[in-house]
Amino acid sequence: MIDQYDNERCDSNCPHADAVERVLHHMPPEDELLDLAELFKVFGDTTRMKILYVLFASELCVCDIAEILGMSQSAVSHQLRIIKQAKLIKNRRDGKTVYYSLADDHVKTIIGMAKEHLEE
Amino acid sequence: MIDQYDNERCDSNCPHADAVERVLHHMPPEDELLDLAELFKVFGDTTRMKILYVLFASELCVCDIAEILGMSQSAVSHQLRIIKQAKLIKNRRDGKTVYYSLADDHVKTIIGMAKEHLEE
DNA sequence: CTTTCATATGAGCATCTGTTCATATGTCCA
DNA sequence: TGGACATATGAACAGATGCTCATATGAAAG
Repeated sequence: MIDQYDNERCDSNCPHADAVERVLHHMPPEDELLDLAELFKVFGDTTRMKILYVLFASELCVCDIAEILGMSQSAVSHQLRIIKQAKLIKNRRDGKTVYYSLADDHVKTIIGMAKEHLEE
Repeated sequence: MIDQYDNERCDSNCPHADAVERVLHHMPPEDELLDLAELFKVFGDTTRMKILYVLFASELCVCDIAEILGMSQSAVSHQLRIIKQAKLIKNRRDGKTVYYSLADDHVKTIIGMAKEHLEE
């Protein structure tokens, strides 16, 4: 990238100009990185992590989740919307009740990998 | 949990008291969930995601990373500290220069899983 | 020892984020 | 149709977060 930070960088003969060149030409497109960070952001909140975890066990309605987490219905609903936008959960309506469940197995897999990292 | 939100919950004869009970007794300890969310938070920022990505390719020093990302040395250094605290990267010092690299393969695995999810 | 360079860090600030509160939407039942 | 209930949503506010700027630390060279 261009020289906005020249004054802060190591000398122009940066010892690793070759490495820099190589990496620069193998970076994935910007929006792929944005999407990745956006997805991880969903996992990066305790409330949302708890919600995903309780859905490991079974499909649940909003008020069930609120009761389990000891949180307001509103707070839970707001977070469910964020998780759903990331396509990590799906829902179905049965009368007045809306049931949420995990969208697929990726959630468990991703969390499982993270757990492995923590266990070391 | 206890009845701080009684007024907001569905009726006391919540239709899924059994499911609530079951889930409540199979929740992992609070701090495990906190740690998980904390770890994902590290992945949940574009700058940090970029840093991890450039380290996929090779070990790099701080000023290299700053140049690749077009960011200030300070900003990069602050983020490196956060990533290091999560034990996702390690560093070694060679004279004045500090080289950063991925700590292990979990980073790649976790990001790979997330990418799979996005590709659907 | 002093200078120079690479990196680290603390304070301050602007932005983002998660919760609450009030209220809207949607469904069932009388 | 009106009331009760489950859920969704917008506004507002408090706390968290990422950057910048200034400066500190640590290491090599003279």
